[in-house]
Amino acid sequence: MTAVRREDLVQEMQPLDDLDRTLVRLLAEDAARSNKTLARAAGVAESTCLNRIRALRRRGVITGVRAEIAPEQLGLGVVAMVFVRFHAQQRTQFAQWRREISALPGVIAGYHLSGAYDYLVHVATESPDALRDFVLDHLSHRPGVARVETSLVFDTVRGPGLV
Amino acid sequence: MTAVRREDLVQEMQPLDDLDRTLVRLLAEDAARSNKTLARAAGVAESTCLNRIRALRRRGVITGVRAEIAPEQLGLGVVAMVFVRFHAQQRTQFAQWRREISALPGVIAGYHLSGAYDYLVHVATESPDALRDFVLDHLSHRPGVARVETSLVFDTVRGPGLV
DNA sequence: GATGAAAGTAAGCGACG
DNA sequence: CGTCGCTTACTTTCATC
Repeated sequence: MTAVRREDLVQEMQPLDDLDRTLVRLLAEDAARSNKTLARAAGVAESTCLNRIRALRRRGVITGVRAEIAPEQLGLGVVAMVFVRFHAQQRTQFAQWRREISALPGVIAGYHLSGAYDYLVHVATESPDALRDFVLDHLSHRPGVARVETSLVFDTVRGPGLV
Repeated sequence: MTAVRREDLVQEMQPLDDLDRTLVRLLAEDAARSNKTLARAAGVAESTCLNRIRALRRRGVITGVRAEIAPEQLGLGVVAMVFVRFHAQQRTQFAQWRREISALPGVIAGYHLSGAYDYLVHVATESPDALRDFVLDHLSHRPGVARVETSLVFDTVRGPGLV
């Protein structure tokens, strides 16, 4: 069994025109604005705006719309990056790892990396104790894990970018 | 001059009740649904739903709504994590660093960390060449930077979590 | 493809239970 | 909090260019 990757599902990459790019940029900044407001900001008719956005979703350019939550306001005031080094890892094992990590409570994201560490887990917990438990219970003693290193996140800033 | 941090602006942390938590979870998954749909999913009246969501915004629990974009569909197919170690860094310098990093093109997020590296920059570029240029032009030769290490991101998965 | 106007829905608000 | 009723505003469709 092979993991289904996003690239396989997505249409061939038609280039985006200026309007597409404008809409993407506006929506990446603030997706709460109404279609009407958005259309005015982009200088097109509302119906055009709506059609473009639907197309962007269909083509897989816009993958979702999410509310951004402040973890500390949810009682998850301890945010960390956990670096993981694997023993030689096989593809099938990785697919399972990916699935399991993404389902763990408090996990914000997981990244498969090149370099000194193989995997990075971005996680939010309610306390240092809970962070320790998370690392020990869910990461350290997992088969295939050679080494784990935990860094606290003191401050987060988002770029102009995407995702 | 001191940087204004989000914590300073936010009200005292009133505990969230079950409804608040449900709404936060639903909106973190998909913030594109209408208030009406959301109210039905949460099992409350539309007016209640609307009031709660506004309160969550006011209290700083929901900090924004963003469209999630697939970087490779924007021509930014090379995603990386760049680890940065500082020379002894002063608070004022850090405030400036934070501001500058967050404005660089392609930057998805920046994280101030404890541990072996002081800072982590999550970035998307259009090619390996562009990544090299980004690192050399914007990070390596910046004053205060002692060492930079770059890891490619092979795969990203999002958790059930937040942000 | 884009447009503007018409028909269909939802949001927002106040008063009340 | 939930409901009702109402006004305003937005979304969505469709004929047309």
